[in-house]
Amino acid sequence: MAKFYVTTAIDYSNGEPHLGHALEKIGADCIARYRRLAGDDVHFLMGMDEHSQSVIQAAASAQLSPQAWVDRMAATFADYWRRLYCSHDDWIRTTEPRHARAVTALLERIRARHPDDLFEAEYEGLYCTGCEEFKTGAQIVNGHCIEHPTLELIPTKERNHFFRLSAYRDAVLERIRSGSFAVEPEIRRNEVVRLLEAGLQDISISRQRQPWGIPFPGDAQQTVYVWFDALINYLSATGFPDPGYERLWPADLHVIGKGITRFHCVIWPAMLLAAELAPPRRVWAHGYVQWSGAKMSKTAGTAVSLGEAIDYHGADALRYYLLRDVGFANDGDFTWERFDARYIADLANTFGNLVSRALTMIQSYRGGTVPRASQGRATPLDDAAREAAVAYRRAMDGYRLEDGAAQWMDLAGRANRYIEETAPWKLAKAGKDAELDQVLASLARTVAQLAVLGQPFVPTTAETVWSLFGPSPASPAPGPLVQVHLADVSGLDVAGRQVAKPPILFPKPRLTPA
RNA sequence: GGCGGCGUAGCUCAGCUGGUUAGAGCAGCGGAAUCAUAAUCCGCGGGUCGUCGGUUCGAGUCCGACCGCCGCUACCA
Repeated sequence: MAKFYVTTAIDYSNGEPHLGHALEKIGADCIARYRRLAGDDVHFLMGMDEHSQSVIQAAASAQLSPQAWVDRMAATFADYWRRLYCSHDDWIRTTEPRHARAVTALLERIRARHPDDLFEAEYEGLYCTGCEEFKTGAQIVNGHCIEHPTLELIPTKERNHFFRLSAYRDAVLERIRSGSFAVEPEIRRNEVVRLLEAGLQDISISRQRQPWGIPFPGDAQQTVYVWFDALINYLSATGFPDPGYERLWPADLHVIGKGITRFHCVIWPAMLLAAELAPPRRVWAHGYVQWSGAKMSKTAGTAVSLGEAIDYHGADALRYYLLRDVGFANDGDFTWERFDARYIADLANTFGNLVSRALTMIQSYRGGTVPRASQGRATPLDDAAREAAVAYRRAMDGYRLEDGAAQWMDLAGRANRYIEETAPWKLAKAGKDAELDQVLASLARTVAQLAVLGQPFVPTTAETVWSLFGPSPASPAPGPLVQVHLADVSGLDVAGRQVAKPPILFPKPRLTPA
C-alpha cells in the first residue's frame, strides 16, 4: 500500500475562515478521499499557523492572551472543517511543543551540515505586520502594503539571522525542471521557474522583539521568523526529528493557494536541502474564489459568509459546487445563482432524481430486491460506466478535480438516458421480465458505482446512497463504503440486495411564490 | 518596467501539432414520455471565434501590432 502524505496550508489565526480557505480544504480533502479510494495509505494534515505579530494584535483587541486567542481560533476553524467533512488524520498547531522541537531540530541540523547557510546580517526595510514580510516595490502603494492597506508599514532595521537561500537556486531549479519536485498547475510552475531564473536573495529568518514565536536556537534574543517557522509544520507532524519520521516524509503533496508558491516552491525545498532532507514531491497551487470576477472583499460587501454557504444547500452541495464550478486550478466565481444552478440541475435533477427513480422502480417492479440479470452481463450503461470510471480516474490522478466531478455527474446523466432508452415501465407492462431484470440490475450497479465515485465530492450523500443497498441472503451486510477499492468499482455486485425506499437526497428549494 | 496568461453562443467553458457545415453543459423555445424530487428524454444555436494586418491553397488554431482583463516579478516617483 503506497504511502500518501498530503497537507494543506496552515491558516493564520487572525480571523474567521472564508470561502477561499474552504476551497483549499475541500480540494485537499477530495484528494485525500480519492487516494484512500485508490488504495493509498493516506495521511492528511491540516492545522493552524499561530505565531506572528498579527496574532498578538488580534488577541489584544479581543482582550485575550495570545494563547487564549489562538485556542479560540483553532476551535473555530476546526469546527468549520468538521462541518465540511474534512477527513484529516492530524491537526497541527505551531504553538505545540512537537512543532517547536522540530523547528529547533531543523535549524540545528542545517547548522550542523551546512554551517555557512546560516549567518547574521543587518536588515533594513518596511515591514508589514499583516503579511509578516518586508515589502518592496510594487507591493507598496500609497505607503501601504497592497494586501493590507489599513495597516501601517513599520520601518525596521535590525540584526537578524539569515538563510543562504541563494545557494540553492540551481538545486531547486533542477528538481523542478526534472519533475522530481513537481509544481502544478503548469502556469504556477512556469512562474516559479522564472522566479528562480531571475536569481535569489538570501532571506532573513529571525525577528527581534517578537515574543510570540519560537526562540531562535543559540540566540535567545530572537525568534524564528513566522514564515520559516510555519513551513516546518509539514515536517513537525511526521514526528521529526524522532526516528520514524521517514515513514511519512517526504510529503507527497502540499496543497496551497497560488499566492504562497514562493514560500513552498523555493524557500521550503531550499531549507530541506540545506538540512539534507528530501524536498516534497509535489505542490499543487489552487486559484482563488472570486465574486463576479473580483476579489472578495468585506468592505465592498462581497464577502460571502462560509457558515451561510454551508447552510444554504448543505456541505456536500457546497463541496461539489466549489470543486465542479469554481475549480481547483484557476480562479473562479462564487455566486448564489451559479450555486443554485449547479445544485438544481446537477445534484437534484440529475443525480438525486436518478437515484430516486432507479430505486423506486426496483421497489415497485421487484419488491425491493435488486434482480440478478439472467441474460448477458454488460449493458450499454455498464460500458459507459466503465469508461466513465477510467476517465474519472485519469482526471483525479492528475488532480483535475473539476474534470473528475464532471465525469461523475456525466455518468449519472448517462444513466438517466439509459432509463429513457429502455423504458422499464413498458417492459414491466409487457411482462418482459428478463429484459427488465437486466435493466434494473444495471441501474443498481451504476447507482452503487456513483456512490463510490462520488465519495470524494459528496461524502455523506455517497454514504447514504451506499447504505440504501441493504443485506441480502448471500451477503448479510453491505460493508462500509470506505472499504471499497477503486479498482473494484466496475465489478460491484449488488444483485440480491434489498434496497430501501430512496430518500430525497437533494431537496429542491421552494420557489419563491410570485 | 520585465515575464506570462486570458479574451470562442445569454452564462461557464472544450477546441492537440492549421483543413469537411466552430462544439458541450446550463439557461431559453418546441415536442415526447410518465419510473422519478413538476423530475426525465428528444429536437432547435447564422456566435464579426477581442480589433487590425500578415503568412498560407486554407487560420479560432501560426506571425505582428493594438485594445481590454488578469497573474507573477522588479530597491520605478
